[in-house]
Amino acid sequence: MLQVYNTMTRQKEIFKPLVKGEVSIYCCGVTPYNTPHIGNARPFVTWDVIRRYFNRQGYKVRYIQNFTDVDDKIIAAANREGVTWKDISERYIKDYFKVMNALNVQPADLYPKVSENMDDIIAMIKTLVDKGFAYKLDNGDVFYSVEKDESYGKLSGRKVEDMQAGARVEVDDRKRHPMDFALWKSAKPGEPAWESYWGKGRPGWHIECSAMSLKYLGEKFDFHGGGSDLIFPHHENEIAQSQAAIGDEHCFAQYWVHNGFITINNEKMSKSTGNFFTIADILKKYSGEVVRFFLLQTHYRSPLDFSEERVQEAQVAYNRLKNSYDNLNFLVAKIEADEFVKGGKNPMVSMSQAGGLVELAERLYSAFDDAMNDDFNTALAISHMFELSRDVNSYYNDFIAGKISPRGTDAYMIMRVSEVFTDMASTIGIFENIEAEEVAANSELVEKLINLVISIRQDARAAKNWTEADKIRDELKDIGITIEDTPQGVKWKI
RNA sequence: GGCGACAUAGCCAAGUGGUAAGGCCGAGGUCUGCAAAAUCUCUAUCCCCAGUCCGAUUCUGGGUGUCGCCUCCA
Repeated sequence: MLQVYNTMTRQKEIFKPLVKGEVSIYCCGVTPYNTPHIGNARPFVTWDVIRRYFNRQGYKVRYIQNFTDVDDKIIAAANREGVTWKDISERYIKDYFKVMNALNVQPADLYPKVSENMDDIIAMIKTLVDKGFAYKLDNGDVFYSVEKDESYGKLSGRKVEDMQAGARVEVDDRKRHPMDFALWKSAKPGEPAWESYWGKGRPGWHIECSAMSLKYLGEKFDFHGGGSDLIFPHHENEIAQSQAAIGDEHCFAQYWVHNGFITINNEKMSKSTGNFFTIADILKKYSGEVVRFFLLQTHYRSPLDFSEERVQEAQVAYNRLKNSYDNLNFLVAKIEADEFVKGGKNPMVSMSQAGGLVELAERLYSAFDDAMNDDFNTALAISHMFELSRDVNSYYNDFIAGKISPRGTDAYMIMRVSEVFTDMASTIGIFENIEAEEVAANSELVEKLINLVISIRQDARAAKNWTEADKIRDELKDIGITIEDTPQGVKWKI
């Protein structure tokens, strides 16, 4: 049974989908005015894992993620560079996809944009005005009136009065209440503008997510999420607008899921303070899967401090798991090439080792699910992979040493272990891009050349010419090829 | 000022009312020509004080510290 921490109730709740067997998710996407930093990656990697997990549990998932492509910061960037707002948003949307692809984040089912859903946004604002929840100023600005909304503040747990007291906001005295927020902003010269009931202008921040989530997922949907800085005011305002417009306090998202921040030296990473690392820079040194693994080693709601040392650590840990994954694939390849297995014969071999291993794998497999079911605890889930990894490697070592051979029933057990391990890996989304990369790297020519070099080195070793053998190994290492001497022959990897 | 979160080994990080997963680093052993990889062994009275309980790291209250939101922000 899946339990999810719901920001709305501030506790874990048992997840019950609105429609049996289906899950609908709206995750707040980015405002494309800048290249994404590592902090931006966290919600999307988190949701990617959640989607994968639901998919694996047999749910039909509908996942929507917007681009807020009409925004002050985009306009500012466009003016600075002397290009159009569309040039800016398109450039950074492209950046976004490039980076997410490297992080192995599966694409959303739909990426609605503000600029392409203007009619729905305007219609929603009109409903709010008509119902008396919003008011128009003489200049054409339209504001949402928090005083008309008794339940305003229920997500973030604040009261309108409390916020007034210490608000650092520059109060716009044209507003009826300091907490009122813009639904529509009248156009200023040189800004992109759309026709509306209130004259030319553009939407305020917040309304786009309400309009687009309701449009594409319906009046009620299961999940809505994003970074925890969106709880207030963004998501609070979305709830207010949506429920006021529809007139149902139970409509809109049922579960609110927010990820913790990524910090640098324990301070929040933020574009506005210049305190950030871009994902593109990190990817120059580490693969997307390692960065992803780094993120998932901590529970999504905890803060996560970023540093190169931490990622390096994640790299080492990742390699460990990857090594077991490779070992398992190696064993399976051996099994598949073995006639004994195909015929299902040779049950003579002791099944104790493989039997113990498969038993452990099944136990950890269900522990893995338990961890994921407990508010998507990837950190715990991953620890179970390490536990399996240890025994897999021991088994592999024994095989390499010629002590055992996975034949007969054992063969099927090992294949099952491999299946389990692979499934865990794909649930958290690792060891997927790798293969494509390896295939590309290991072209036939490269493979032949390396085998030639290795065979020369083997001759040197046979002649006990260690100096020569070590020199070859060191130089291959410098090129990025690692050599391992095992009783079963030489293994190499790039 | 209002609201909230967190405090677990050298570092990172799960978790539980009955003395605590996993990873990194470190020490020692096995394997190896030497390595590498792997494996084995070793490393924590869970911020402080009080309370509840047979028993608390886990619950309650207080304290201290760190961080976040209240302004654009994933």
